[in-house]
Amino acid sequence: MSQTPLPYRPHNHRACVDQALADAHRICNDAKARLTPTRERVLELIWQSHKPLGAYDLLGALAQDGHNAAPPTVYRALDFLQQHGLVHRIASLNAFVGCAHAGHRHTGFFLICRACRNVLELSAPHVAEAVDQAAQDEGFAAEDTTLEIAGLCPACQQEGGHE
Amino acid sequence: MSQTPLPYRPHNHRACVDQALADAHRICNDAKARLTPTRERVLELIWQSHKPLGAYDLLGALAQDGHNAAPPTVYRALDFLQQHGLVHRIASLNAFVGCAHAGHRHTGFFLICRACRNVLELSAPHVAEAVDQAAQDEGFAAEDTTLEIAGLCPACQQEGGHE
DNA sequence: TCAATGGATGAAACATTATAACATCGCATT
DNA sequence: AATGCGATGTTATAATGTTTCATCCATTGA
Repeated sequence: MSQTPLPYRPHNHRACVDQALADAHRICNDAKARLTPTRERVLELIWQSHKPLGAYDLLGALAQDGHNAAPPTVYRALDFLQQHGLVHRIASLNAFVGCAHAGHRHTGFFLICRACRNVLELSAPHVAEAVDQAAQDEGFAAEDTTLEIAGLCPACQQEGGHE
Repeated sequence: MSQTPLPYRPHNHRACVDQALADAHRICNDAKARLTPTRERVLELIWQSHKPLGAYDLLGALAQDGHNAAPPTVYRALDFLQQHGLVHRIASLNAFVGCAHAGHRHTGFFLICRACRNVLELSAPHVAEAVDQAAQDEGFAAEDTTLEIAGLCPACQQEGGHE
């Protein structure tokens, strides 16, 4: 059984993209939602790396495709992809990243390297539990959790040591 | 010993403001930092309620004071207040809220009611521990944690039940 | 086949949030 | 008074996100 590839470590990234696109097709098909060319292209662009992309980065990339899109085009595609759990928005960066666990019910939990900017998405159920419990203790009905940790990934910690 | 007032429940809010301003004076004094009139006024405005305020809300409020300030004025005051742990930025709202535990080392952890928009800041050390542990398990050096839970506060859950 | 429907996209304008760059002020120390 | 320096003023602009209305196009049902 293969391990989840770590963003900051060399891996066959083509496989990440292929997997993401295949998942997207399956998920949209199951949900009777339309993964149109624009939506698929935006998803593919997001998956070009494990670094979050801003909406205007995507807009620029579409422009390079020859697709002269306006902001709503990108935001609409992103809304769709988020609704179907294919991408996540990183609130602390105003940027978007591919969902590493598409199709699984989960609360996104992100480790964001401030040096290389790669993002690792964890599932960490016990963290989710601790958070939910803390909310419940206050009588609060949690609906949506934003959990983003900025810091240094293992690779960039070593880099830092050589400075 | 008095309890921490809950944002969504009636309380003598004047006391919250007074406490926040007194803490701010003490903290800035200890740090040899200058709590100038603009900075103090921004802090006071933020504490007018437990609802986060946007930078441009603050700008408008300053304008009503007769202070014709430009955006950098507000952002600079907010930067200062954040650096001294007197306010927090809520990334998911692009807005700012007074710090409920000024002077104590802590990781902000916010319960945000989507109905009344009040925000309760928790300390929840065991959550912070679970998060740090999860990061460490990945070899990640956590520096800054953003943890924001959107949902319904106890008061607004009851409201909702009557709909 | 054809019109109706409704989701998806195009396009223009605008709203909101945040920063850059440079000038000036005012106070504390000399 | 001269200097140094943090704080503020001012103008412009960048970056991010939304509203609105028109148009397209695939499917459906007559």
